[in-house]
Amino acid sequence: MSVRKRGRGEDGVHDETGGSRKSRTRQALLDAALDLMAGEDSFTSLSLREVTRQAGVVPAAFYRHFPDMSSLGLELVDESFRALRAMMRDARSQPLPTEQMLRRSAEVYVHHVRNNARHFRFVSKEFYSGSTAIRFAIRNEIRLLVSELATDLALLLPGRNITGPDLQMMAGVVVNNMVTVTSLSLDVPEDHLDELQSLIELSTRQLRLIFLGVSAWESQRQ
Amino acid sequence: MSVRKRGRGEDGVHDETGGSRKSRTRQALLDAALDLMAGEDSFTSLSLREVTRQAGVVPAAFYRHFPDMSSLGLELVDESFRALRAMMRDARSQPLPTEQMLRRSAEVYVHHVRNNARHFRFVSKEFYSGSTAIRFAIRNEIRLLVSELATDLALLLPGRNITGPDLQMMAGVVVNNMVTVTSLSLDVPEDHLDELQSLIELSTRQLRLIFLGVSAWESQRQ
DNA sequence: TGTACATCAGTGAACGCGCGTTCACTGATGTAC
DNA sequence: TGTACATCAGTGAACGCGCGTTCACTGATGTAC
Repeated sequence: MSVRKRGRGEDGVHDETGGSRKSRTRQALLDAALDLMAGEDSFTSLSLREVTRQAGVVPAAFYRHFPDMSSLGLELVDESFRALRAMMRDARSQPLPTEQMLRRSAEVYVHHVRNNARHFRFVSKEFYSGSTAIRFAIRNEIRLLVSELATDLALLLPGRNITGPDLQMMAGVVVNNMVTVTSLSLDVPEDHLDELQSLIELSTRQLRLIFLGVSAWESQRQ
Repeated sequence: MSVRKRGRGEDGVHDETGGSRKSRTRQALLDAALDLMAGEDSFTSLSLREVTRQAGVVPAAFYRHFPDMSSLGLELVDESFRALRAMMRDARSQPLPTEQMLRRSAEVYVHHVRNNARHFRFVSKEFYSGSTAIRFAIRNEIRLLVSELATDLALLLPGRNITGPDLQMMAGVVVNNMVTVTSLSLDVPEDHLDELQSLIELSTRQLRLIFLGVSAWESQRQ
C-alpha cells in the first residue's frame, strides 16, 4: 500500500568499513554470543540481556535485529557450517593418495576447528542439548555433510559395487568420529598445543581403521 | 565433641517399602529432575524450584538432600552408568560368534537406552554442554567404558599383535558410534517403534564395518 | 554542494515474574527407657 | 507395650536480583531535491 518516497538507504548498499551501523550492531550481537560461550555457558543458557550488555547496546535494541535468541542461534548455525563447507570444498580440490589424504584431512580439520573455535564450541554444545529448532538445524547440516562425504567416498572407490545406503553408513561412521574429534580439539588448552599433534595422530589412525573396513566391505543383496 | 545419645535412626537401617521418608524425598528429587528433562529442558536449564515443585516439596527442602543442583547431577551420572555397566557385564557373560555378537550388541544396547531413556537423555544432553564438573564426570565414565571395551576386544582377537593404544583407539571408534546411536534411539517417537529396527540394522552394519577394519589392522612399530 | 526531513537504530525507564538462598518454625519419625 | 523426648525433614515467608518484553522517545543516518 504505502509507497516509499524518501528515507535511509538499504543495508549493504553503501558499505563503509565495517558496514552500516545496523549491520555492525548485528554482527556485534552475534560476536557477543560467541564470546560469552567461551566458558561454562551454552547458548541456551545465555540471556538476551547478557548478549546486549556484551555487545554494548541496550536490551531493547536486540529486537531491531532478531525477534528472539533462537533466531540469532540459527544464524550462528548457518555461519558455522558455511565456513566448514567452504573449507571442505578447498580440501576436495587437491586429491591425494589415500594414506596421505587421511592424515591431511585430520590435520586440516583439527586446525579448522581451532581457527573457528567459537563457532564449533557453539555447535558442539547445542548439537545434543539445544532447543528443538537449533538441534534440527544442526542435525540437518550434519546430514548434508554425511551426504557430501558419501559422494566423495564413491569417487575414491571406483569399480566397487557399494550401494548408496552403504556409502551413507560409512560416511556416517566418519562423521561420528569427527564429532568427537571436534570436542577433543576444543578441549586442548592454549598452553598445551602439542596435544593437538597427538589428537591428529589418533584421528588419523581412526580414519585408517575405518578405511580398512571400507576396503574389506562387500555390499550384499545390492 | 557432642556425644549422640538419642534420636532418629540412620537412613536405610529400618527400610519399609520405599525407604525412609528422607530417602523417598531424595529419590523424588532425582526422579523429578529426570522427568523434567523429557522435553526441551536440559539439566543445566532446570531450576532448583522447578525440581522441588515437581517432587512435591518446598524449595528449601532441597538443601536437606543436596548442597546444590550440580551434586544432584553428579548423582544422576552415577546412576546412569551404574546401570549401563551392569548391563554390559551381563552381555559379556554370553559369548557369541562375531557376526551374531555385533547384531546382538546393537539390539541390546538400543533397548537398554530406550528402557532407561530418562537417564540417557540426561547424559546425552550434558555430555557436551553441561557444567565442567558434570561433563568431566561423564567423560570419565566413558573413558572407563572405552577401556573395558578395549579389554573385551583383546579377548576377541587372540594371537593378534595389537598394541594397547591401538585397542583403545578401536574401542574409541566403537564408543563414538554408540554416542550417536544413543541420541538417535532417543529421538525415535513412541508411535514409530519400527524405526528402532532400522536403527539397530544401521548400527549393526556400522559395527561390522569397524570390525572389518579391526580384522585388517596390523599394529606397526609395536 | 547544501539543506530539509523521513526513517528507524538505539535509548532508558518501567513492568511483573521466577529465581536461589536464608531463617525461625513445626511436627513426623523413631529411640531409649 | 507405652511414653517422653531428641532429632531433623519439611514448611512458609521473606530477601534482593536478573530476566524478557513494552513503550514513547531521541538523535544519527542518509535521501531527495
